[in-house]
Amino acid sequence: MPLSSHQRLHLKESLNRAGLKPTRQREQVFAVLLTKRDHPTVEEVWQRSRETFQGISLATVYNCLESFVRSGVVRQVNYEREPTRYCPNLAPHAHFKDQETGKVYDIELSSDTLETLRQILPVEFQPEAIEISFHGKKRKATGKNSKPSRQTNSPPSHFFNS
Amino acid sequence: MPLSSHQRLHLKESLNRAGLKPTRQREQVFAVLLTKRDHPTVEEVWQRSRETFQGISLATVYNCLESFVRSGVVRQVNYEREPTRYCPNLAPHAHFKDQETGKVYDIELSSDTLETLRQILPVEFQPEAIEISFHGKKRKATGKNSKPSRQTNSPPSHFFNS
DNA sequence: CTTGCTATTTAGAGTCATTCTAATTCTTAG
DNA sequence: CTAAGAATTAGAATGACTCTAAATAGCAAG
Repeated sequence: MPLSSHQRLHLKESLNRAGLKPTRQREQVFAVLLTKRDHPTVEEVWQRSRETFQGISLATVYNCLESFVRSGVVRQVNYEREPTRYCPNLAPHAHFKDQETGKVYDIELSSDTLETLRQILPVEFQPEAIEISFHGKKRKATGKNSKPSRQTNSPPSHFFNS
Repeated sequence: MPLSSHQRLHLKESLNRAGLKPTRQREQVFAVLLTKRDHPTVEEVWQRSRETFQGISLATVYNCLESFVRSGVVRQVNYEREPTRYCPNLAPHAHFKDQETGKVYDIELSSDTLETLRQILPVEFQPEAIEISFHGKKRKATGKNSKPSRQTNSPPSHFFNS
């Protein structure tokens, strides 16, 4: 899916703010990220980009993604030492990785939760970023009760041991 | 510093529970982790281990650390794709990385905070582990006011953009 | 204590995500 | 349009692990 003119402008301005130029490759790679927001790895972005940009190189995909991170239009997501994933969702959010499928989901974070977390730091620590990653199992959504009928069982004993 | 007999026993039991055996190498590497709890990398653990265990191999240090993680006596800590660090603090805690020195600090996590975080997940997500990492600047502790005279300035605008 | 069976250790080769290099090709200010 | 700095590219290089296969050590049974 090609970029809308609004998206193209947004990308151009963000890049310019960082002293970078919009190019065909950057627009294509950005379009790939916006089209399917499933936290793709660099290889995956490369495969997808080549479908409509014959001949784009892997090095360029690395470069594009890095320039997006520098421009602030994209976030990196790391799980352990697996290949880095990229995500165009800039709203504060945590990640949940399903250990069965390997899929990564965005979890909304309220500013309240953020503030709670900020409070646990002793005063001498001045945070500039925070990363919150869960991993575990994801059940199929039951469809009906999407209303959070929160269950109250306690966390498994190994909840925090990794 | 060699292991106390209590520590040696604890290690042995944890290893046995995972079907692993205590060895000279494992005791040495474990002692290194307990002696200086500064989240060393594998290379650092190797250097320190060689001071008292002449000839221990890097592969063995990798193996030992992995067996500790499997036994549940040690946690891995990852920042981006930097070398993995190891930490013998098993109490639930977050990490803070000082971007100026590269040092990693443990941040206490109350079970309240943990529960708050657990609550942000929709019901279909069943967490087994969570990781919370801050990074930013650490000021020198002022020494006097260690009582948390919490400052109330708002987070920097880029608080969550990485 | 000795034996025998695994588990562990080891050096070195292999893997793989990422970064670097140097040559070519774009972008764009003027 | 044109030059100067950016960006792209293929391929080499890096570095943190991970594997392999041979030697060694732990330990339960006798």
